[in-house]
Amino acid sequence: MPELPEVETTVRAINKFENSTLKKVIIHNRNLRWKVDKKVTSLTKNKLIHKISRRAKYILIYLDDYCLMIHLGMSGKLRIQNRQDNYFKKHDHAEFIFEDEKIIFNDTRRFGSIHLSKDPANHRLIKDLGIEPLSNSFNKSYLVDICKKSNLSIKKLIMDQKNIVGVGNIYASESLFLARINPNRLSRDLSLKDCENLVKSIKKILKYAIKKGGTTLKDFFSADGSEGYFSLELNVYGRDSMQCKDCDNKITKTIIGQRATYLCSSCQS
DNA sequence: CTGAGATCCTGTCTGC
DNA sequence: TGCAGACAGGATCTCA
Repeated sequence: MPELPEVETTVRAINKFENSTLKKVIIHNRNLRWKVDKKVTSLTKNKLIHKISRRAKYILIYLDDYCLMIHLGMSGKLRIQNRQDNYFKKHDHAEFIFEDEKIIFNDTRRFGSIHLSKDPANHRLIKDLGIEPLSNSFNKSYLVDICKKSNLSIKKLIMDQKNIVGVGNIYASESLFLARINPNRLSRDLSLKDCENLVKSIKKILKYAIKKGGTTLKDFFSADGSEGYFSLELNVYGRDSMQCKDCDNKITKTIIGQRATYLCSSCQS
């Protein structure tokens, strides 16, 4: 589920806990992508939350001294629940308890993770990440530059978090469709115009998805914990053998870097 | 250094 | 209906 727009939407949903006191954190299952450090429980008791933000696909919750880092992995999600509502779902691994409410971390596949860091920007999982796609530094000249240096297909390149963060498998296919670029092409073979189009497409699709995420926010975090879903108007992803929305051709599915990749071979060259 | 492939985990869907 | 196998929105690690 979580690519940049979903993480951003999640951050906006829990933003209301800024300036609230985190009473305590309870870890039910420490065996996530990395074993959750026991300090996550001991060092976060009764701490004021100063800020909640996002870096790449990490949710950053700044406390007095430390920062809680949460990655949702493949299947992770946060939901807000009344503190006294003591129902649980399968794969609820952690609870962040506040005065009246609590945030629950649920992750079926346990590819997500929870860390504590004094200096998240220099945390080993964050320090080498690439630039934010919605920032001004992600522009045509930046993309041209990294494209020239790489031997990867353009899809792999934009999904590599060392280059650009936040673009996952869905938005990679979708933005390449919008830019009319075949995902199999080597990044070094892209023209300047291709790069310009791709930058615009990535920004456009991410912004649009965030906007859509916002509209389903209420649903996603409804009090009964029902898991709404982010509605996306996908052009190619998951539309194998269906008709392209722009031409008469059929969408095809291929595998790039072990990941499903969807394209219209007629629109994208 | 780069890039390809295996790997962590659970649930769901497809086909025999 | 049962069961094996493929596959799923991520990203690190190992190895050539």
